[in-house]
Amino acid sequence: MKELLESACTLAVEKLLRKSGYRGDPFDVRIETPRSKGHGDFSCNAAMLVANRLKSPPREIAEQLLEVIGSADGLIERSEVAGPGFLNFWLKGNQWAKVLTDILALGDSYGSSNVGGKKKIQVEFVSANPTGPLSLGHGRQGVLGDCIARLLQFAGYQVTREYYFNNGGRQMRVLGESVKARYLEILGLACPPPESALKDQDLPWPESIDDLPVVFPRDGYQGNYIEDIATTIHEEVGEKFIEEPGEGRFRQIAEETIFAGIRDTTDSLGIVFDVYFNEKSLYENGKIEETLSALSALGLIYKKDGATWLKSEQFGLERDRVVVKSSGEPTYLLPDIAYHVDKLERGFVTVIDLQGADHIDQFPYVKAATEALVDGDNEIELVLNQFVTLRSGDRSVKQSTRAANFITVDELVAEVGVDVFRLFMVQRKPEGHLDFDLDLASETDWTKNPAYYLQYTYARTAGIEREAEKRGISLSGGGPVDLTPLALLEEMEIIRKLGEFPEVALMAAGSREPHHIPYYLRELAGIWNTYLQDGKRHRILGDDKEVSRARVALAKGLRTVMGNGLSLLGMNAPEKM
RNA sequence: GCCCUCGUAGCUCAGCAGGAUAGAGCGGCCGCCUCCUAAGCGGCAGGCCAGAGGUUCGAAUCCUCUCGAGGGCGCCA
Repeated sequence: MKELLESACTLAVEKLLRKSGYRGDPFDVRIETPRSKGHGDFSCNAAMLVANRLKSPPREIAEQLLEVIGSADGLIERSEVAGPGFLNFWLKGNQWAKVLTDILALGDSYGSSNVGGKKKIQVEFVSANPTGPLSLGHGRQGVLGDCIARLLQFAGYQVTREYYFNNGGRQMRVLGESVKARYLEILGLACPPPESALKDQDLPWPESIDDLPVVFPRDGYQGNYIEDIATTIHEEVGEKFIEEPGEGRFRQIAEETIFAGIRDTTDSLGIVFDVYFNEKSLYENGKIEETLSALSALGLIYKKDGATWLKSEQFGLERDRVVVKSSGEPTYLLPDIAYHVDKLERGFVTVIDLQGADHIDQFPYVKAATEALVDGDNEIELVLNQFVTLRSGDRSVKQSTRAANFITVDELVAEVGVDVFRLFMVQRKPEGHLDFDLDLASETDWTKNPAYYLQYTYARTAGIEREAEKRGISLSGGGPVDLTPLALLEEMEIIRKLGEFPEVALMAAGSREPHHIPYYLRELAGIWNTYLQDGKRHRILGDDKEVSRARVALAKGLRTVMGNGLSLLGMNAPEKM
């Protein structure tokens, strides 16, 4: 409907321009929904845009435009020129009925589209290495990535959710050694390092205490989960592993345990990955070598100080970077490039990487090198997400994996529930900091909690529909519902809001910004609850059967949109609360 | 020093392909259930949109600079 109006306005503008002999670029005429109700259902800024070109006052042009547009094939009830030259339009009532009819007919798929044309798109996120349980930063990224994936699916893309990990290298060795150290400590064969030395890098690291060696590595993993794993191993094998090297069974068991834990966590969040991509496979199938020689063939590689460098300055980037260390071992950069080449070769039109702010620096290098290697118009995109702080009262605690006090996703989900967790993690724009308000999230007075507010609105409406059934007011059967009784201003406003949903969903998908969805839903719920509350003026289930049926249809429309929105967020939509 | 992100109500944040009186939640104050879910609704208070310039019919939104917060600038990942 908005599209119809837009094309009517565009046509009118073109007509005026032609008359004046203008031959330049077309203007981007835009229809928007005005903030204020007094400004009609839709408004258009065309007259102001063109005024400069036509050298006449905008209001005058606006008048001329309105004459050309007329009723736009019976779409428009009334129109006016307002303010500096806005065109304001009021639509005919039956136009709104059409919107509602659409919603009821489409149900779950209302708001979805096929702009993606079933093209393949990939979202890579979380991608935490199995060195510890997921932190809140990972949790945020998990929810964000999953919501972006849901939005893209809704927009008609064929989406792959992917998790990239690296279970080799130094960090995994340190992990194994950390577990072994704790194991030896349990057996009384080693002494734990002093707290003070763990906290302060400048303090000396003791080799032994009370004749017991300190085995725990200086940069070891300090979390409690390490001791848990060591305890389990001890319970199962007793002293048998004393001679076992840290990077052997210890490393392996730790990795398996931790990875299983990570999968449990993502499962509990309702996130399902299609692909787990192991960095190691790039070594095994020769992709690393291939990538290196391909870069070399393009003259992008040189040797210096015994290392192999990427000429990234050629891409206009800050500096050149090492891809193979003098030890012969690749840096993270090379496999990362190889990985992205592999992604593009798998035929995705767009590859979206979610990355924490601490990885921002590397992305341009990976992108530039990969695009140099792969022809085609497919794209690599970055969605940056900043850190999470957990706030309670006046205390704000920054969450980092290093710190001993860091809270895991599992712990927070246990505290507030999945739905609240998901909403809170997704309701800020990705690139902004996120202050997780623990007090509000775990609010026992649920009236204050925004997650429950949305769900309650859904449940409340479902309840009304149940009551309608009970009273014999049914939408099914009895032919199409006559919607003409919906004539109140509030009702038009609700339908107009419902009509915005497809646009909001599309915009959120296109900008990779899921947070628009909760804001939209909150607004929708707001006007709907206001409507429901004023039961003295308009009850849904009243004496007039025809009016009641129409209003139940409105309720169902509301619940459909609310449900579709919640589903985009991966939240439950309860029928009862 | 250089780069990225962010500065909007007491707090946490929307709004930023420029648009008509700047929004929401939480917190504060005042009201509203013989009525389909009050897990709700209405109202009040609270703002030089960090600051200064510029671009134009029009700027919270675009450009430049300053200040402030966070992150990054390894042959770590």
